[in-house]
Amino acid sequence: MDNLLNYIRSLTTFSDESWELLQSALTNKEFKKADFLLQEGEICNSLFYINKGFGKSQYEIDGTIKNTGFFFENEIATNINSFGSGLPSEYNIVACEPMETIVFDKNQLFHLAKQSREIETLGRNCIRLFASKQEELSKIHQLYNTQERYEYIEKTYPQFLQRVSLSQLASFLGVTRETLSRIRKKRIS
Amino acid sequence: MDNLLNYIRSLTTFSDESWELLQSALTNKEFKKADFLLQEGEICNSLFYINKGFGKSQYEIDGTIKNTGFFFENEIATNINSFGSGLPSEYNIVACEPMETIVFDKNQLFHLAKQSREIETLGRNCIRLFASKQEELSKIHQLYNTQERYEYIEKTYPQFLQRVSLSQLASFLGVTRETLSRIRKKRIS
DNA sequence: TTGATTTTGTGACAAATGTCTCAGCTTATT
DNA sequence: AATAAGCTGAGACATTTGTCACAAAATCAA
Repeated sequence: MDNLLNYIRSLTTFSDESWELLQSALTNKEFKKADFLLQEGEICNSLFYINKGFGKSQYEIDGTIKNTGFFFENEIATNINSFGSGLPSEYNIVACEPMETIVFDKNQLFHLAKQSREIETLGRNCIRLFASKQEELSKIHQLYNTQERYEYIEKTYPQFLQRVSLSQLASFLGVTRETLSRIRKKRIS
Repeated sequence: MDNLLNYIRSLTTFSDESWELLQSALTNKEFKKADFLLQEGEICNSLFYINKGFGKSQYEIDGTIKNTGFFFENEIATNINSFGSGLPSEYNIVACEPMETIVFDKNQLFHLAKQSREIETLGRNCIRLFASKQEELSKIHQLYNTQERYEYIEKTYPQFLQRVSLSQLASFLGVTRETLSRIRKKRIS
């Protein structure tokens, strides 16, 4: 749990009392590789703080899977749209490795937010982090070509290259695996 | 101001008292075409509710301008990253037409949020809307090719095609204006 | 209106990417 | 170890997109 408390305190001031209070909204949950944290069609009622392992969000369109995001240790995975609006999720969140997570229950969290301003502020900051991340993602697509996108990821999120397979990364970058393979080849020589 | 109140109440429950309280954070501001609502390097301390006209966000890289978003009537324009983090903006927000806006002052807003839970909730919902919009933007780049992106915009945001020029739209879609021109030609025949 | 500026459409060609295919290499499972 | 399954690298070819050039159309300012 210490990781989570550090994470929270990197976002906002958070008293020991708030931390105590927050416990009632938290449960530990483990996932095996390829397990679903969230399935398409479900309503997202959780935030998943990741203690170990990593996962990805993926759309399934006409049988083919497209990865739209990866979530690593010390980050929160969720479908912010579904979580906020109560509408069904359009995509899956899947464990790429065995994962250990701490689950925030939405109803409990909203209940606590009414009692504790620090918890409400925490929620707002989590959402803002998500908004920033999404903005960054759309930015790299609008501003950069494929090679520049790859270099941006290489520089900004080196763990992507270490932990994510070529095929998965290609899907994330919005190109075929062959194209990504060519880019790598070009950069070696 | 009625437009704004309706907008707010479409997001969250908002009492007349909260509305009264909110007034102290609001000012009217007009922009001429090509005026900056926010300039690169500035810290964003405002939310701009748009009563009339529309604007765009644009990065300037090596002298060329790339549009990353458009903001129309009854929406809020801001740099959510800079607004939330206090870091300088990496891009401009520019008026594409003469604009009439209602400006939320950040400091006043934060001050009021401490007094009124409804105002704090409003802020959280605004951020969530932004996160959703950004998620949608990155989604259409990762899932769709150029023609599909164009068709998605055509279907989902028809006012884009009516009000935004081809060159601006091409930049937004992440292709050259020639490519967008070809797609339009293909679709007519 | 006139003239200047910007925007758009188009063609030719080059470059990038997608599609299809196959072979070699890991990894997982038994 | 043996097998199966998935992942990667590579080539050939088709398609898409970018780049450059120029003309037509639309917009703007005097």
